[in-house]
Amino acid sequence: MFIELDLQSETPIYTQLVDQIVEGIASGALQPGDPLPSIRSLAEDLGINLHTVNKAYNLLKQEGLLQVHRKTGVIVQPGGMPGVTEAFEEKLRRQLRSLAAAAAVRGMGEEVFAQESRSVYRDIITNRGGE
Amino acid sequence: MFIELDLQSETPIYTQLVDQIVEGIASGALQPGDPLPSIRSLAEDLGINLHTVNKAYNLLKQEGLLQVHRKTGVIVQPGGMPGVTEAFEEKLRRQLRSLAAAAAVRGMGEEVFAQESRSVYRDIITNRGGE
DNA sequence: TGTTTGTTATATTACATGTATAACATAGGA
DNA sequence: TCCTATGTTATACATGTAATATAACAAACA
Repeated sequence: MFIELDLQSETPIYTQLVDQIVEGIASGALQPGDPLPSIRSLAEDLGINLHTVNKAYNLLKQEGLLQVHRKTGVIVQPGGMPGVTEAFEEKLRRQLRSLAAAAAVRGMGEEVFAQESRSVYRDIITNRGGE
Repeated sequence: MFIELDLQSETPIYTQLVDQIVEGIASGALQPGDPLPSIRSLAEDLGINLHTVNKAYNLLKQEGLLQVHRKTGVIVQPGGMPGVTEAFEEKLRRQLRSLAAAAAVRGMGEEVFAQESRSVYRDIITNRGGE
């Protein structure tokens, strides 16, 4: 896992961490059972505070993507990922809604928007950076 | 325009305002040149502060979706919408990326994700609530 | 025993959000 | 002309979030 932070970004650091770990799992770069750096070591590597990493790990733990134990350290959820719940569907649609409206207003058509979504999805799965 | 706020939501009020006005324009409920309520009257109608409405209007003004003048009051941009700029494309892809990764991790496939995007887009255009 | 681990607590700084007033200049109507 | 409504700007305050800085604790391990 290569994590790159943009400290100038308006996106919170812990959110950037969450996003990149999720992408890592989605792409297969992180496999179920794979270990992640300890809270302290990752914080030190990235030059950020322990609590910021802890917050990101805990969010992912609550979502069922990570296991955080004293014994095992931090590992990618080995026993199968959460799945598409009703709550997740709702959240996904709510966020897509905002993006779709902004796109539509600027004249981006339905097909282009759907194709854009498909393209971004494929970029993640095929492990590419996206640029 | 019917604007409904959820004051309990974690989404900031001014963001909810921006989203719903953008959706209104995208759906055609708000046509170019259409007037919007004055800052003060909308704030009073919604039971929120003047500055919160002002912030939303100003964001939309900066994006080129609204015109805010002393003379005309607040109106939907009459002279054509902004269009899909490079900056907008980047921002769109960055946000789609986060959603696509979360969907992929939960086992939602590429086709389903693209179809979901298409469906949400269509809901907005056809003016439906989305439920 | 000493080190590393996750965990928890406290404090501080900076910023975002939302509200509360207040004032100003300008445009329009009575 | 006077009054009102408009957008605009300024200040202040309360609250919450983000991030950092220390510190301490219990559990696991070499």
